[in-house]
Amino acid sequence: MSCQAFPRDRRLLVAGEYRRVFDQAAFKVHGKGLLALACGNGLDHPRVGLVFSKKNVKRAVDRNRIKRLVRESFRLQQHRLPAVDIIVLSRRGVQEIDNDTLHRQLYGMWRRLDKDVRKQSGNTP
RNA sequence: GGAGUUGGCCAGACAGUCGCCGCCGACCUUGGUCGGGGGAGGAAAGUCCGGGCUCCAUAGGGCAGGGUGCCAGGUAAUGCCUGGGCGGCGUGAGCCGACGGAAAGUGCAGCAGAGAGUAGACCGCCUAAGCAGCUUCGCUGCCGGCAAGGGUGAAAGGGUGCGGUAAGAGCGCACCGCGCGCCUGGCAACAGUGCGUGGCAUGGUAAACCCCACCUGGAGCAAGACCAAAUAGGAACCCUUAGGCGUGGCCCGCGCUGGGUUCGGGUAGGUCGCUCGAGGGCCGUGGUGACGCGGCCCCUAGAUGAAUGACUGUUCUCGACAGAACCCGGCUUAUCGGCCGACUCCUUCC
RNA sequence: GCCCCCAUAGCUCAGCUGGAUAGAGCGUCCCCCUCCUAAGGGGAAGGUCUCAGGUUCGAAUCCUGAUGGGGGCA
Repeated sequence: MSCQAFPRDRRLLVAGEYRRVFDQAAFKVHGKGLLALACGNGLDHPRVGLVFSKKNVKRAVDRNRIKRLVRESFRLQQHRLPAVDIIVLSRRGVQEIDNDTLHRQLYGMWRRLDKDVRKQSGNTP
């Protein structure tokens, strides 16, 4: 089941890659407590990076929990995502949301992101 | 049976599927595939102490600064732990204690109060010798003596009793308390129906300055070492050899050798450090104990956008606080519950 | 990961070193002035001094611990 694996080439690894997505963010998807930025990467698969500051999410247990949820959701849904680099950011108050709600949020965010990317590539052939 | 004190341990379990990060073996040899095995805590937390390690000198001398503060022991070391002393709390098992010095010096104490540290006299108590007045056996005031009682205050300069006295007072005596010296016990802190002596002195505050004893160089893995890309080894001005730099406060010492400012130009990361250690378990042994010694066995996270998760099923007591980032020893704080040991008090029965 | 700093009225800050009254400005409320408002004048209310212990006769202040903010170090 290689389509559900999560190896290193599906992640953003160095600061330069993060900076590129922040500077050229073509797509923005908002969710409750979360925010995703994305731009095309020219590869044949999506990649994901996480930014959860200590300022927004106080306790280390909550930071780890949310990062695991995001990775797990990305791992299971990556086969229906376009080839883009995604950064998931946290907003204040994410630690109050329970796991089921976050899962549904992420599922909806991936679908909206996919739809936006399809629309843009259809407009500019 | 109830109430409590104290020491230690655990932190849901099992199975399957999909994933993540190291390790070992095999195969293809960049990197992957397969198999095996491992993968958060008692606090990983706060960063409050103590060390190891690394660099600055091999961390050296003095001053300043900081810390600790009954005694002895344990330890790599400590502000920790163990045992003991003293004081306090509790019927008790036990618990708590920044617990050296106020007789080296300086300072502080509002208001109240007569007086707040070389004590003092408001109300009082006493006296009628002297002086004065009057309503003249006397009374009152001045002078004089006193500090028992009242009152103020957080605190008023040993306590109780007897003697003593005009009234009183350690003024004297007895007992208690206190200081000093000796003796005895104890390594010591300290203790004593011990002996002698003093005579009521030496109020409080040191988490006020301070004194005494002991400890203490600074920084921290973003330490530090190596590899590698790029570049300029530039220009101007100023200061200077009794100088400047070497991180942190000063002086000495030691090491290095010009230094500072402005202009211009520029960055990309990787490897090691990185987990075998003051390590753990069991047994024996010394010690009241913390702990030490000896033997055998075990290897038990090492990431670098940062790993332990998700789903399903069964089951129970229905799961708290909470996530490693160089590593250890403590302290403190958070925490649903459960298990085991020792001990105390009350009640009842035999 | 490491190292610092702060918390006092609704807001911004004094007071803390060196212990004994909790204060200033802006804001709020009331009154005066004005035809009305602004400005001006007078007055008032408003404080667990972040919390919990301790030292002291007495703590915003000193000590210890906790909580919540802010900043710095590649």
